[in-house]
Amino acid sequence: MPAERTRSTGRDRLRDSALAGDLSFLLARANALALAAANAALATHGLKARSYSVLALAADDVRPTQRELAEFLRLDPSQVVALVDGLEQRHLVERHADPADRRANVLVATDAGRALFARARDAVRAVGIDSLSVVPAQDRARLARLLRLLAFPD
Amino acid sequence: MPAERTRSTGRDRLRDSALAGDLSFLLARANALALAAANAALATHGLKARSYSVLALAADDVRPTQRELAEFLRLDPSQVVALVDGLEQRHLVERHADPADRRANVLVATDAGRALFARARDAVRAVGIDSLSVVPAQDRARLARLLRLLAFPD
DNA sequence: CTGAATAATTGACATTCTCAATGGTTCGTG
DNA sequence: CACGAACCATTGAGAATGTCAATTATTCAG
Repeated sequence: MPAERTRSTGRDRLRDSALAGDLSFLLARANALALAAANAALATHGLKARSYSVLALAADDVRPTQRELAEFLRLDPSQVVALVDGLEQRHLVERHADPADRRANVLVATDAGRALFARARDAVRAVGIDSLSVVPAQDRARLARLLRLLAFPD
Repeated sequence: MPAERTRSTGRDRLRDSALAGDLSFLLARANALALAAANAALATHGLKARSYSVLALAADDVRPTQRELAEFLRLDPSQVVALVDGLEQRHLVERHADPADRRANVLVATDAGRALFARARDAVRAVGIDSLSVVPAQDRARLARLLRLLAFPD
């Protein structure tokens, strides 16, 4: 085996490329890794990152309308319909008529939904802490703050 | 119109939710915005973020194999086949037999590929600078460094 | 030399994305 | 109040992506 040679493995060549310095690329790759880890942790609870996010907002008493969910999660409204359908059929959330606007549905978690969310959240936290271990503790708050600027530019 | 009332619009309620503080969520949303902006900028060049990334690595003389591309871009190898097929049919890249391993294809950009990449890169840079304008200039290098830790944890 | 592992490819299938159209509701304006 | 424009949720269709198993050619370890 080559022991101490040119130090230019294919992996290093890729990581030293111009693309690897691109913020959008780093964002995409970091997201892909985080998403895979989250989905793996959520699988045992019958959830994915998407359904987990919806359940989280419902369980947090945010009372979002489907339209708000679509904008917040960057989904097409029709995808939110399917997502809520799935959660509602499992009796984890309910569509409540919005008293202020009868066109809109407000999403509310059931007791079962809150219970499942609590368990799922613990699982997600475990892998989240694990992934975050690579970034120094003192930088984590700053990273979150900077990411928030990109996630909510307005 | 409500002028100065409860200050609790649906948007604010969502942004103040626990989910909005989650790093994975911020990553997902920031990535969704960056991806949409990049795709919009690339559309006029007949590229998307995926094909742009492949072209970028080929044009940068990284000479990646398809297997390396799959790992780097977090794609299934079969998706890389389709991606490279598309670029090769447009004569932007070529599959070269890897002299060191005849199972592998090394990806090389054609002159046309390099020319198109140069134009596409200018377009994505323009929107990249625009998106980055929300994060203070002195924080940008730090953000990239922290994101790199998440994107390449090993 | 032989068998296990790997790179690329194909094909099948599931999931997700993107759009256009629809019914019911709200809102601004006359 | 009546009108039409805008908006919310929903459905459905078709494209794009993701996932996985099987195949061929090649490399590698023993």
